[in-house]
Amino acid sequence: MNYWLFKSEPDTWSWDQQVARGAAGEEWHGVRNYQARNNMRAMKIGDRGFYYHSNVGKEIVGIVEVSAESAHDSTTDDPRWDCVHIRAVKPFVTPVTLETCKVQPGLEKMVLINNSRLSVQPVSPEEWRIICELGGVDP
DNA sequence: GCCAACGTTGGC
DNA sequence: GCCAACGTTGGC
Repeated sequence: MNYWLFKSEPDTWSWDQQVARGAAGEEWHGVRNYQARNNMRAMKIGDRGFYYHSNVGKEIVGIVEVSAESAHDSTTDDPRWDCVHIRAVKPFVTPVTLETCKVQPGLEKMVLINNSRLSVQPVSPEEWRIICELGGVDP
């Protein structure tokens, strides 16, 4: 099992909208960045990820799960781009802000902090544990 | 709204 | 294959 982080601007697609999709999940379309795409290609069904609200909120608000492995992105004809499907698993009791992550020991190497522009990124098991604890949920 | 950081595009 | 120009992301 690997861990990831998915970014979305809540004005475009929010956690609540993701939750509304239920167990069926939602195609994580729109990624046009090779690194982010490659991360999605490395995902397996059942892998977990954090759901981060960029721009508005700037906080991790919940946990999602990969519900379909990477396949062609239906929003483009360009064969280069594909994406996974994800579904909401559970919300954080306490959202974990970017600000908190920046000062939290153990999170110094987080991609979220060091490469703020990558929209789909890996999370280490240790980072996963720390952030779940801060969020008030079981890892 | 600004702008730094970064990725992509395309001319040469 | 280099690199200047341009576009986008996302924190502030």
